[in-house]
Amino acid sequence: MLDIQLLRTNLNYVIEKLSSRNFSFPVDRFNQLEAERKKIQTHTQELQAKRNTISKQVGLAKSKGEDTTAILAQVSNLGDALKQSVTQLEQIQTELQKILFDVPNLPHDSVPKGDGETDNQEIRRWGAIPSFDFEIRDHVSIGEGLKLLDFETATKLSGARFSIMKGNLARLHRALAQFMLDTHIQEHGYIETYAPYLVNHDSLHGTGQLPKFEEDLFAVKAGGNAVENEHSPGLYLIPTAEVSLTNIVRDEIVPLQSLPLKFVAHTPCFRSEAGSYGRDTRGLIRQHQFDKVELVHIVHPESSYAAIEELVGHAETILQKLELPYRVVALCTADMGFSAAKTYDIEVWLPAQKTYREISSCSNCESFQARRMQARFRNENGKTSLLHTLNGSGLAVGRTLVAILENYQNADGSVTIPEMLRPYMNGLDQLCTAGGQ
RNA sequence: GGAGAGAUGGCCGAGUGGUCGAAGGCGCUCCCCUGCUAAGGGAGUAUAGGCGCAAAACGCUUAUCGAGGGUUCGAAUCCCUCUCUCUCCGCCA
Repeated sequence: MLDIQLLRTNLNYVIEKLSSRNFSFPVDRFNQLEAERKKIQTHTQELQAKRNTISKQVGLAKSKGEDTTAILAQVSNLGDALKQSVTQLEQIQTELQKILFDVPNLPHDSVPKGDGETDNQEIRRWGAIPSFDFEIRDHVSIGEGLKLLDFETATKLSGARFSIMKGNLARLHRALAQFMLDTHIQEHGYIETYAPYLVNHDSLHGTGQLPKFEEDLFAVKAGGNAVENEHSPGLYLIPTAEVSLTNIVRDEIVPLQSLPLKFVAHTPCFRSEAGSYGRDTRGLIRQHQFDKVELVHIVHPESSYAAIEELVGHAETILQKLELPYRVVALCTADMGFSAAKTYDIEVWLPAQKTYREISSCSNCESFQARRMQARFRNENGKTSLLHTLNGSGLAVGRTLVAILENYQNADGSVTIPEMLRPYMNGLDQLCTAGGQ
């Protein structure tokens, strides 16, 4: 959420910034509502002030044992007028909030301007693209060939966009997550975190998934009944652990000395993938359920741009240790996610697609999420002030597995296991059919 | 699932219809005293808005005592609904 003060005092700046991400701010509607709000809020507060003074007089008179009918006569019709005014004000403020909640974050000045994916700016490349003297197979062909990857059965259980991994492939998948977690905990100073996979409406609102992107989520029922009813808000499966980890500081005032907070968690993620019909239908790239190791930083506003560089570095470390070629891309203004002020994507080389594919996305949300969450810290002067939040994948486990299968494939259909993962695989150095079980 | 008790400011805790945004304490900030240490004295210290001012300082004002609704001229206090926490019992990985 943007600062309402910024909209009031510097609307043109906001409009221009937003247009760079192809978002057109409803200026006229906003101005109209603001004008009404101003008028009605003032009116309401005048009525409230009047009521308060008179009520005090009543109390005073009664304590002296005086007659109060004369005073009470003054407020006889005030109640209705006030109620009406309050209702009106609430309607306007609800509408203003609706507008405000749907407005994405403003891009940072360092973000490349552009209209779409093609305008993203490559920052650096790492690793040599492997060459193969045999016909390259994609991860589906490799995994199914090894009889370790099974989409058909998963479809029977759950439908499209699910998968079953077995044997050493399932183990490799687990090894990857462990390896990532260990690296971030031991080498990068993160707090290992186990957090809920089901979260409430407020949490999703805090990080910006709601109200705008509900169709991307899975909501759950309890005992055959929808959890959500008029009194109890519903639960949703997390689309990313960013939601659980970032909301740890929702409605909190974090002591200055405990900043920065750095959380890491390995969780499943659930996405409905509405609107992506026909995209990446084959394989593990785009699933309704996938595992991710997520990194979250909660920082002092002054250090958030240093933090995003650090965060990207942490994610890159994983790829370097696994010796997977990748590139880092700065997303352009139009390609960034809703809550981000600046985003770097890390894209890993996939030989079968002959292209780099997103494997991590690291964003600085500045105070955008913190303002929604009321996540604050007590600053040097003892005043509360909004935190900055960042999140990034470190990394998407399923896609990392895809990258390993494809980049480490051998002519005989086997797959070499990267050195760093062998300790997690009981020393195993290859996935092959014979040893697959 | 059954029975009961709770939810108040950064923290603890008082407050059952009227100068209560809230006693007292802790913590914190500033000042004074004390030649260290310990202790003592004084003042200040919630948050989010609105309006005014070119702006800051500031002034006026509104809302907020778990959440939402209701009663009332007036609600932390009374009524209803919900959420959460704690204790006991049952069930359970």
